[in-house]
Amino acid sequence: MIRINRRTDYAVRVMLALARHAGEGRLSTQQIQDQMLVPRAFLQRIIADLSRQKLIKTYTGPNGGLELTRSVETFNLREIYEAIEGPLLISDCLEAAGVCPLDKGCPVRPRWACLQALMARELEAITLAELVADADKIGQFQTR
Amino acid sequence: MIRINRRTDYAVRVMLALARHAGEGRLSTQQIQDQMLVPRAFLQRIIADLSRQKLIKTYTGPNGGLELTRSVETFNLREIYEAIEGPLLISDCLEAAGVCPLDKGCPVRPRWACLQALMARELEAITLAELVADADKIGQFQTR
DNA sequence: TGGATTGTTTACTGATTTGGTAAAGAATTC
DNA sequence: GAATTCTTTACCAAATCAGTAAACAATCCA
Repeated sequence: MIRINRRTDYAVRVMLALARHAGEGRLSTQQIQDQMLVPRAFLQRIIADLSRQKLIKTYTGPNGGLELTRSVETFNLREIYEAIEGPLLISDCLEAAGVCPLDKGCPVRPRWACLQALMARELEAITLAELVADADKIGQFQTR
Repeated sequence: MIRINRRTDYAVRVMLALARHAGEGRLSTQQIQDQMLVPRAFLQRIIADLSRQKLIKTYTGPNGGLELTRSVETFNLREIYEAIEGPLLISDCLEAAGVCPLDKGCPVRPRWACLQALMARELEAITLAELVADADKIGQFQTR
């Protein structure tokens, strides 16, 4: 099935919350949980993934919390997607030569490859900065 | 995960086999199985789906078999995808209003909607006729 | 009519993914 | 050393995926 899973969706919300708070210090998991309506234990693991992939920097202890590792404009949806779900790969046939029994002779494979490239480009084109701008327009996700 | 599943991939192969045989009578499940390297019992169910969605017409009995219901140019990848996996829906948030707790206020949802529309357009743009042309070029899937 | 041939339907299985919970552990601050 | 915050691991139920098996129904032909 071609479906973006909920973990990725939540990850985008986390990044968005941090982006809207950029320059104003750290945000804790607790604060994000309240803002973004994501179950705590689940959220913790998503945050750990984002941290492991170096999209965010985390600090333990009182006054700990999270912050983005780079400026808001430099993040895009593809990066967030891949931090959670791994490399974008819309068909097993594209993984490596020899996986598909039809392999090189398959007329369908180049089409999947093309579609995948298109999606990758499209996801890359959507930056976190744009999402912040949209969110500001809508007026949701207000932190104060 | 954003991944086209194997059933859809097989369905495309079935349609391709039928397309290449168009105008030359029916093709049996057995023949397609041999050509396309798909396990029999699995293939039968995929064919039943294609039949149920009226992409192919089937006939029982000796000299039975399958054929396309329309001309080759009128089929596209989206149609085949949806016959097997149901309507294209890349995020649960797009399914219906109210599914997402953030709902209307979500800045991410319009982006998913846009991405989904793009994919739909792209899948529609690839016709079975084009795949046949590609297959002819490559020289694979020869039936004689 | 009855057997051979071909598609249809349904039930089942094991492996993997998904969405989520829980808790022990480690780092940091005060 | 206690409180706070992130990290890691183990676990769970439900859904999906890939595939198997077999009973069943329709059709053709002798």
